[in-house]
Amino acid sequence: MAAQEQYEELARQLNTVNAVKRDLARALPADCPPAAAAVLLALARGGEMRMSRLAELLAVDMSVTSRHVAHVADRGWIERLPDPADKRSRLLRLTAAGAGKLDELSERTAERLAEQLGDWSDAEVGELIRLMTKLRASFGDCRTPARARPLTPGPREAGRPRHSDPEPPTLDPPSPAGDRAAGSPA
Amino acid sequence: MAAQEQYEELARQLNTVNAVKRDLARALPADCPPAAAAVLLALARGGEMRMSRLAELLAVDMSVTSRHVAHVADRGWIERLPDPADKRSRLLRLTAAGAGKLDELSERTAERLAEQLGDWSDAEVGELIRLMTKLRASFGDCRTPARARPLTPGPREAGRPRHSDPEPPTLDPPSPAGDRAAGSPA
DNA sequence: TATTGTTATACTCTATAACTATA
DNA sequence: TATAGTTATAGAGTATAACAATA
Repeated sequence: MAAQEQYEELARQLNTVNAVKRDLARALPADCPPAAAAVLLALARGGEMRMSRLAELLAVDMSVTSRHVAHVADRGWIERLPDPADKRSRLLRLTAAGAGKLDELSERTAERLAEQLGDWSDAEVGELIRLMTKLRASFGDCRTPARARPLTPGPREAGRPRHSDPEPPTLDPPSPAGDRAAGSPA
Repeated sequence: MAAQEQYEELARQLNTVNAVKRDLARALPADCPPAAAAVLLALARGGEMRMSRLAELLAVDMSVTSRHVAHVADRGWIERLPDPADKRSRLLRLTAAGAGKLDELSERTAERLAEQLGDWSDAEVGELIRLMTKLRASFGDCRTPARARPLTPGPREAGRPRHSDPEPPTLDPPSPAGDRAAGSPA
C-alpha cells in the first residue's frame, strides 16, 4: 500500500507523460492521427473483431471508436464485414493496405522511441510496459462510468455535478452484465 | 536496446493509459479540470515561479499554460505577482485557498488510486513513478518541436525511405537555464 | 530586435444523446 | 424491450499565429 504522496506523484506523472505521447504523434503522417494508428495496431494484434470489442481494447466509448474506424475504413486500411452471427454487428479486419500502413507507422514510432530511449535497457522498457499494462488492468474498464460502473464505491463528498453531467435523475443501471464482463484487455 | 516489438507495445500502452487519466479526472470537482489541478500541484511542489517555468514543468505550450493559469487565478487559487527582476514577467504563487483546494483534490485522487491500486506494493508504485519520470526525462523538453525540430511529419504517401531527412538539425539539449530560443521566424 | 505573456483560431480526442436496424 | 453501431453536438486540451508590453 502506497502513501498519499506517492499517489499524488503518480497522478502528476500520468499528466506529463502525455507530452511524450504528443511527441510521438507528431512523427505520424498527417492522414493518420494517433487514434487511427491505434485502431490499426489493435486489429493487427487482436485479429478480426467487433466494434464493441475494439472500443474495449482502445478504452474509449464506442461512438468514438466508430468515428476512428470510419476514418481508417475510408482510406481502405480496414474492412467492415457483416457478422454472420449477428446482423447488427460488423466484423473489422485489417486489409493488406492497412497492414502496410501500420508497418510504416510502427517503424516511425519505434524509430523515434529508439532515438530517445536508446540508452534504456531492454529490461527497463519491458518493466515500464508491464507496469503500465498492470495499471490499466487495475482500473478495469473505466470508460463510460455511468453505465459501466453504476456502483461507485467511493464516498464522493457532496454531490458535485461532473463536467457535462448536470444532474441525471435517470439512473439507468440496467445493463451491468452486458459486454464489459468479457475477456481481459491485451 | 529494446526490440521494435517492445516499442510498439510501449506506444500502445501510452495510448490506453489515458483512460486511467480520464477516470481520475472524473473524480475532480467540476470547477477544477485536471489541467487546473496540475497547475496547483506544480506550484505547490515547485514554489513561486514564472509562466515559462510552469509551462516547462507541465510540458505544454505557454499559451496553454496561460489559459489554465487564468482559470485558477480567477478562482483565487493562485496569485500573479509582478516580477521585480523583469516587468514582462509574472510570478505565480499558490494562495491559501489554492493550497486548500489542492488538498481536497489530492485527497480525492489518492482515494481513487488507493481504491484501484490497493493491492499494489509500495515498491511497484514507486517503480512505475520512477520509470514514467525517466520516460519524460528521456524525451527532454518535447514541446513545440515545430521550431526546435523542423522535420515535419508530412503525408509522404509514396514509399519514400524515411532515412532521408531525420537527423541533422535535431540538436536540442534541454538546457534548464535558457528556454530553447533558436527560432525560425515566419 | 528579442522575449514574456496574452488572446484568437483551429484541430484532435472524448462523451452524451438521439437515432436505426436488428435481436 | 434490449443491444450494436452511427451520427450530431458539446466540452476539454492542445498548438500556431498574431499581438502587447518590456528588455
